[in-house]
Amino acid sequence: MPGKPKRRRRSGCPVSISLELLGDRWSLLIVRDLMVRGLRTFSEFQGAGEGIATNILADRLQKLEAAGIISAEPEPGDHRRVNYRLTEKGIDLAPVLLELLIWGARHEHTGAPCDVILNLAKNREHVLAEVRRRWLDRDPTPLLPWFVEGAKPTAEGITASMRPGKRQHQPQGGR
Amino acid sequence: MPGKPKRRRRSGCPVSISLELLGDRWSLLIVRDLMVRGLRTFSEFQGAGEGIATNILADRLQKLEAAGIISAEPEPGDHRRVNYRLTEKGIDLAPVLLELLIWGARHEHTGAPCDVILNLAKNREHVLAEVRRRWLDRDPTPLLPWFVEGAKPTAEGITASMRPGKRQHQPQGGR
DNA sequence: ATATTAGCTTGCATTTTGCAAGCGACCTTG
DNA sequence: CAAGGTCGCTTGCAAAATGCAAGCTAATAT
Repeated sequence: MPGKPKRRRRSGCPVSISLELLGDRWSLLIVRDLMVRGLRTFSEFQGAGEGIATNILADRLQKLEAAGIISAEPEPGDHRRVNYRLTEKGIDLAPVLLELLIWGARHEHTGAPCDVILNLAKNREHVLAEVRRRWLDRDPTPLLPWFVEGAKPTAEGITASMRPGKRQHQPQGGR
Repeated sequence: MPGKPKRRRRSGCPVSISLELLGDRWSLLIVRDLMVRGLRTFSEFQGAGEGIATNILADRLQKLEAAGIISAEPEPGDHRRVNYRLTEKGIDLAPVLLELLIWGARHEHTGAPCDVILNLAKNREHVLAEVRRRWLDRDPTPLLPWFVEGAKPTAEGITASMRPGKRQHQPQGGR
């Protein structure tokens, strides 16, 4: 049940429409942070990551909410904070992000170790199931390591959570 | 073998790096046109589609080529024409586009009929195999219908090429 | 030779982005 | 309860990207 059309669309092609919502350099990064890094608040997005400007961040959060991809509600105990969360529509972006991740890791120099990516690519279904499970459970433990350039070649977060065990937390921490 | 870094990257995260290359409203549309619509030349991109401006189109083609996602070579018989083609790196974007397509069709009002999308989502592997086969064979027949807003609810292009015909590889193959 | 086509480039107005600073509501501390 | 810090934004302004129309060059068609 999509909202009302804000401006005229370029075409009826679903790819084009998706790109009108998400086709910029920041929106999907915010979704990623919500999805696999357990970030929730404005200042977390701002600080931990690629250094988005606050006005852009505010704008993107607004647009993502307007598009029904995220929801915003004030933290119960502390009314300064706003907790952002993916909607179902938002969590459904997991396959898109996963494929972008795999593609980038395969074809560019990234901070992601090869074995991690191979595991991801081999276990897509399982990874996606884990992402969704964490979303349902509101489990904020980071699923993926931070992939800093020059990270260790060993997998931490992923392989663990991909192994068909039950649930494991990966105290990735640190930024 | 990625090229030399043009500007400093925001982070080592593969998603972020992918978005630096593809995170705009046009790049992936060009890739889509090459991948499933059989378009090859500048004027085809310009005319058939969402109405990209010529300067932007020229710029994107240049950047996509610089990124190794497409290649350009003059048409043998007619030296005015330039034939663009996806590289292997480019065709590897198929899963990204497919997931974007499925997501958009599922969550927005698009011109894509539901049954077509269901088929796509159910037969991801087969669709991807077909995309790759067409790329290998340089088969320019459009794989998908145009998805104009208000299109007929029946599938044309897809279902035909998705029906288990002769050869289906499961393009598991590594690299 | 002339006209047409294809693939750009250029100039310029509009929009989006990035950066730094500021601001008000809310908490915490003394 | 006043001072100060935190949080989530706005605002102002410069820089970059985008969109639009026109033009320009080389290659082909007539």
